[in-house]
Parts: sequence; C-alpha cells; structure tokens
Amino acid sequence: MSSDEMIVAPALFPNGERKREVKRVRRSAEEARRLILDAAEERLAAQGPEGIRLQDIARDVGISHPAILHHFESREGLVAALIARTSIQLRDKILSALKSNHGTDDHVNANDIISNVFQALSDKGTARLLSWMLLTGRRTEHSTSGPLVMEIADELHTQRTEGAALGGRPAPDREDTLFIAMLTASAAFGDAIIGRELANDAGLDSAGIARFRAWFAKLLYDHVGDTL
Amino acid sequence: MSSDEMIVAPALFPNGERKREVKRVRRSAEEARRLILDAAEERLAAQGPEGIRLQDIARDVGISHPAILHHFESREGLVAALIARTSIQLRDKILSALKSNHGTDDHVNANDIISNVFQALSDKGTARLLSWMLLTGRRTEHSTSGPLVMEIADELHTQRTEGAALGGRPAPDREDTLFIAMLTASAAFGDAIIGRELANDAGLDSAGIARFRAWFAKLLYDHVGDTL
DNA sequence: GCTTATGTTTACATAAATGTCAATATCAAC
DNA sequence: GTTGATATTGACATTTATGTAAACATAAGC
Repeated sequence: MSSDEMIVAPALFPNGERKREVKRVRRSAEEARRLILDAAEERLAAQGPEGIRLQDIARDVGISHPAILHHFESREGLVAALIARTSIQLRDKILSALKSNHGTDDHVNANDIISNVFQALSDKGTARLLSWMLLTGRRTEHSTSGPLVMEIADELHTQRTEGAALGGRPAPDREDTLFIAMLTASAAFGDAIIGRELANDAGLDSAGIARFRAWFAKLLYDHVGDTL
Repeated sequence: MSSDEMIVAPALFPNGERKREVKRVRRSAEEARRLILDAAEERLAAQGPEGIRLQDIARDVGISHPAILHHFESREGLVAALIARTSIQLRDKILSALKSNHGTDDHVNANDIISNVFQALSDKGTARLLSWMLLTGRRTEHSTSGPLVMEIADELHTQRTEGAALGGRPAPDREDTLFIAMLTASAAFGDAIIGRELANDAGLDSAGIARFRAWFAKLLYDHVGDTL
C-alpha cells in the first residue's frame, strides 16, 4: 500500500522495506520455451488468434510476461516460433502417415491416409494457426505449408508410379497427382475451419463425419483406379 | 516525404474565433453505412483482420472515426454488419450460379458451377472474412455459412433427382449429395485461403489454377455419373 | 427564414497490450 | 563457498486502439 517511495535514484533498497522471500522456479531456457509455446498453442486453439496475449499466456504458465519477451524477443517472435513448430509437426505427421502405409494399395489405406491428414489439421487447431498466419500475411521462409505440399505430391507420385509399374499399368499423370494433393490439402484445410459448422448444420454426428471422410477417400481412390 | 496529413479543420476555438468554414459532406445514413462497409471490406481483404481499424477505415472513407461509431455502435457492430452483408452476398452468388445453370447437365456446366463457387469465395476475400469469423468465434444467427450449405445441398439434390428421373436412372443418395456439397464447400474454402500459396509452390499460373478447378469439377461430374 | 433531426467533427477519456529496465534469485562451475 | 551467467520479476513507459461528450453543420420541412 505504501506507494510513496522515492521516485528517482533507484539507489539501494530502502533498508526498512525488504523483499519478500519468494520461491522462484527457474527452468532451462529450452523447457521454458516449450511451456510457453504449449500455452500459446492452447490459447490459440481455444480462443482464436486474439487469445495470444502475453499476460494470459504468462499466467497459464505461471510466470510473468516479461519472461516471455526474454525468451522470444517480442510477441511476433513468439508467434513466429509457434508457426515454425506447428508447421514442422504437421509436416512430420503427414509425411509419416503417407510413408507408413506405403505399399498397401487398397481403398482402406486411402481411407487411413485421408483420415490422418484431416486429423492432423484439426488437432490443436493446426489449420487455424496456419490460416491465421496466411490471413495476417505472415510468412516464414521454410515453415510455410508450401514446400510441404510439393513434398507430399512427390511422395504420392512416387507411390503411384511404383504401383503402376508393378501392376503393368501406364504411369500416372504428374499433374493429376499434384491436383490430388492440392485438393486434399484444400479440403482438409477448409474442413478444419468450417467442418464442424458444416457437420452441425447438416446434422452429422462424429460417425457421419467419419463417413464423409471415407466418402472422400473413396472418391479419390476410384479416380486413381480410373486414371491410373 | 512528409506524411500526408489531412487538413485539419478546427471548428471552434475557446475564444470563439474560428479558423474557417469547412464544408462538411453529409450523406444519408444508408449511403454512409455502405461506404464504410466497402472500406472495411477492402481493408480486410488487403491487410487481414487487423486491417479493420476504425481510424484507417475512417481515413479511407474521408470521415472521422466517431462517425463510424455513430453508424455501427461499436467496432463489433461494424464487424457483425460486414459479416452479415458478406454472407448474404455469398449466398446469393452461389445459389444463383446453381440455379441459372439448372437443366443443362453436362460437365461443362459442372465446371462453370465449381468455378463460380471458388470465385465467389476468393473474391474480395470473402472466405477470409468468414474464416476469420470462425477463427475468432463470432456467430451471427442467420448469416453464418451454415444454413447456406444445406440450401445448396437441397438445391443440388433436387437437380440430381430431376435429372435421374428424366434419364430413367435410380434416385441419387441423399447423403451422397450432401457430401458433394460439403466437399465443394470445404475445398473452395481451403482454396481461398491457401490456394494461392499452393499454386505458387507448385509453379502453377492462372491457367494451371483453372485446370485444377476444371479437374475437380470433372472429378465430381464423373462421380455423379457413376453413382447416379 | 426558421426549426428540427441527425450526420459529423474535435477533443478528451480510458483501457489494454507490448515493451523496457534495473534489480533479484537460482543454478552450475570453479 | 564464491562467482558468473541468466532466468525471472515488479514497476514503469509507451503506444495505440476503442469509445464518449458536447458542439457544430447540413439537409429537409414548415
């Protein structure tokens, strides 16, 4: 309550008043950054872009907001780091999903892949983060979803080509594969944003949503079967 | 380069002396609201959600920012009005596109419809506005894109049913039609947000983008032909 | 011309968020 | 134990946005 301290001369502490004995938790820089990013991610997923406020995130982690600035330089730095981390996680999830099922070439497989892609983008609001990034015009060179789609298209085309060779069928069209990847990316992206809304209005429960994704997978699978 | 400052027009001074007689433009409330919404829409499309700042929009229109508050109560009111207007425009565009081509049942027609839907969502950043709305958790009862998709699905199903009856084919599956609408909505939505990015990274020019949309339209058309 | 309704403005108030700074506590190394 | 590096903090500064109030100006009706 005593607010009438000396204004200037941050000289030594006024002897009478003493700092209280506070137990301060001190983490490694890496650990602190991880916790902060986790909290930011959760806020973003739950409350949207405007949920990323230093004070709130600091409270979630149990630190003071200047600590965040210490680790990330600025709010923008925090956002950039979050985008980078999320992008890398997304890339890993999708590519591993693609590669793990390599070789088995039935429509159940296609179903799994599509399901995984959709899931990867809905989880934790990944697509929301990325779309917010695009909406606000942020670009991080290597972490954008850009190269990712090309990687996916490449991997997919390799698989299709191999499959065609094994089956004695003609090689698939390169652009056709690219379009499959682009459509899947766009659909999964859009689904992550308005999917829940659409499903609600259509009266679909989670089983219905699963049917939708399976339907989409079959659509692509049939197409591949036709054009391969 | 000095910043371009507006010529300030002080209307009153304490001693009663006035600088000069300023000509004030006085619009009808309706006109003023329209101009403000236009400016807000443009800012949003160009700079993203954070581009909606009363001061900036006011400057664009050539008014002072309290005038905006006078017409829309609050910033939130402005956003809500913009969302409502945009939703209605989107609804009209898509439904009219659907209905205008009614009757002609070839894949060129499907191409046109898909193209129109994608266009409607990219134009003026409509999808960006709506996705921002969803991202920030805003909901306006009647203006959400929700009922819209059901309307579209209904209209589409009517057309498919009629077409099937004329051709003597079995009636199409209701859920199949719904899924077509949902996929189209999701894909167009996602495309509006990351489409440019994807196309860039894939090295597609505008002709390539057109090919992609045509490819998608054909995918749906072939599917309908198969399942009808 | 006078009055009235309301669109419009200036100046100010307020709030909230980011960012700065010096001081302090904690861990690790010596 | 002492020292050094740095993670952490409280208090403060700054910026910038929205929102308020009272006065003014303009178009329309009498």
